[in-house]
Amino acid sequence: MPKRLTRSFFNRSVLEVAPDLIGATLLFDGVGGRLVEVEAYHHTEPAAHSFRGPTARNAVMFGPAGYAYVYRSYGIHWCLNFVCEPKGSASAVLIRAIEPTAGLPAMRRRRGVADERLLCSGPGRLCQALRITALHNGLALDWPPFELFARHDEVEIVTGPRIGITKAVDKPWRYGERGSRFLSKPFRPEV
DNA sequence: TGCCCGATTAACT
DNA sequence: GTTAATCGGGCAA
Repeated sequence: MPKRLTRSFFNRSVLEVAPDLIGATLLFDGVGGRLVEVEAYHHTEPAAHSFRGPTARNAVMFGPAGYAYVYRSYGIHWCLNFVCEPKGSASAVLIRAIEPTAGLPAMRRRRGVADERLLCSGPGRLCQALRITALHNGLALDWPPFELFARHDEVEIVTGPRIGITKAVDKPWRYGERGSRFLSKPFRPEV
């Protein structure tokens, strides 16, 4: 039986939690799969929503670790984050891509596409496939409808610059599973 | 109040 | 390769 991730798992540096999430399993109402791509956001750098202090939108980031922070992106999409570090650090991991393993018919119905590589490969796409919205902002990650299980196999992790940001672009805080077909974008091959 | 722009996606050329 | 869709946060005035 796979090991469930507890809140203490998230109560560490966001730079430790992010790579440990690669290969873990995320289910939401029984729909989901294997995490293959995440990004770390730390409150001390300007790319993080929490950089300028607490607001109504980012309040969950300033709470304890182990909760979901969901926000609207570009006025259209939803993005899912896991809050990390001791309360007040306001750091989180953005979930960017999942390899679908459970509930594929529901995902196809919600996304309107058949190709399984297009179901959850991107932060907005996976929220649409799992039907995650602002209603779920602030929910605990160790309690239904969320279910999280630690990886039980070895994974090769690659890192690179984060996607879609204009500030702190030098930080290589994007993590992915090497060779996965389900990444939102390829990682630049290492030299 | 008004303006700019974003942790994106899909549909274009 | 480019661009529209769409809306709330953040900041200037």
